[in-house]
Amino acid sequence: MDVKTLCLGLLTVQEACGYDLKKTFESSFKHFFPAGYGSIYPALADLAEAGLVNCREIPQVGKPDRKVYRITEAGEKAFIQALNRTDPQHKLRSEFLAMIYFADRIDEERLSDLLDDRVEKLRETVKQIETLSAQATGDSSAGASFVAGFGAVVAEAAARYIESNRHLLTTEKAADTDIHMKAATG
Amino acid sequence: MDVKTLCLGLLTVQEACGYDLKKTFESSFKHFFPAGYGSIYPALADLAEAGLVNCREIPQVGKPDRKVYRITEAGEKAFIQALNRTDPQHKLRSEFLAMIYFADRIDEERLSDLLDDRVEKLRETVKQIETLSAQATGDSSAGASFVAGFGAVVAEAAARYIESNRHLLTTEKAADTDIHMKAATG
DNA sequence: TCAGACCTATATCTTATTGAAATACCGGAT
DNA sequence: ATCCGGTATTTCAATAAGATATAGGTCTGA
Repeated sequence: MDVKTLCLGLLTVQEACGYDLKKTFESSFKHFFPAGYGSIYPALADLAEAGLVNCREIPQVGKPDRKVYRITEAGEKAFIQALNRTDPQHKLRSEFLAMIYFADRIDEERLSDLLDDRVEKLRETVKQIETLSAQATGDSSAGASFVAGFGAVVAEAAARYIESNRHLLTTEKAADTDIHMKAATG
Repeated sequence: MDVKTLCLGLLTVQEACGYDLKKTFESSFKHFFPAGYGSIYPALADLAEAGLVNCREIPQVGKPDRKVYRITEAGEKAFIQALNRTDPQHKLRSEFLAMIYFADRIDEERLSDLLDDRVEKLRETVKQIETLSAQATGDSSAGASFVAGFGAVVAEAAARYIESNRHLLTTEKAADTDIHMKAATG
C-alpha cells in the first residue's frame, strides 16, 4: 500500500490527473496518508508503464497538457490483489513527541508554545474532518466515514492527553512520574 | 528533527554506538519515531563529519570495531538550537486506514481479519509501553513518561474506535453513516 | 486598473528514509 | 552437532518528502 497503490485505488473510482489526485489526497487522506507531487507523479508514470492505467493527454491553453489517467482491467485486478495481499502498516512519525522527550532541555515558554501549537493543530484536524464529513461531497462510503471518524477520535484523544498531562512537564520533576499513565490508560 | 538530530539528542544523555542507539529507538521511540540502521549509521557519520560528535573505535574480537560516539560542545549547542528552532511535525502514515477507505472492495472475512489484527497490534503497543514504563530503566524523565503516556492513550483510543465502529463497515451500508462521528467526537 | 495572490498542471532535483541483505563471530539451547 | 539469537557495521535499491521551476489564468481589493 504505497502511494502508487493508493493512486490506483482512487482511479478505480474515477479517472483523474495528478493534480486531481493531489487534491483528493489533501481532502480525504491528509490526516493519515499525506502525499505530495513528488510521490504522485512518479507513481502515475510507473502505473502507466506497468499497463495498469492508460493516459490520455488533453491539450490546454496556458497550462500544461492535462494527463488524464484511467484504470485498465489489469489495474482493477492489481488493486483488488493489493487489498488482499498486503499486510498494512500503521505508523506515526512525530517530531513533536521526539522534542517533548527532551522536555527538560526546553525552556518553559518555548515548551508551552510547542504544546499549545500541537493542541491547536489537532483541534484543527478534528474540525477539518468534521467539515469534510458534513459536506460529504462524493466521499461518503462507509470506509471513508470510518477513516474520517478514526482520524477525528484519535486527534481529539491526543489533544485531550496533552491538555491533561502537560503540567507533568512544567511543574517540578518530582516523584510521581507515572500518575498520568494511570489516568491515561485506565 | 530528523533521525540525525534525534541521535544527537540521545548522545547528549550518554555516549553510544549505532547499535546501542538502535536499541534505544526500539525501546523508547518505536511507537512514534521508528528508525532503522539505514538511517542511524549514515546519521552518525554525518554528525561526525560535521564535528558535532567524536568517534572512538574500540577493537573487538569476532565483531566489527565498536564505534563509540560522544557528543562535542558544538554538538550540544546544535542540539539545543534544534530544539528551539524547529517547528515539529506530527504525521500518521497508515496503510491500514488507506485500505479501510476501500472497505467496500474487501470481502467480509478479510476485512474482519484486518480489523482484528490492527486492534491486536494496538493493544500490544499499549502493553509494550506500559511494560517499558514500569521497568523505567534509565528512561524516566518527565518527557519520556509523557511521550509514553501519549502513545498508550492514542493507541488505546484507536483500538476502542475500531471496536466500537467496525460494524459500520460490515452491516448493510444504510442511511446512518454518520452516527459514529457523533459518538466519536462528542 | 493594476498588482498581488491564488489556481491549474506537470516536471524535476536533492536529500532522507525504508527495509533488507551481507559479513563475522560467539554463546547457549536442542 | 547444529541452529538460533545477540553483537556490530555497511551498503544498496526503491520509495518518499519537500521544494522549486514553469506559465498563464482568474479573482480581489485599493
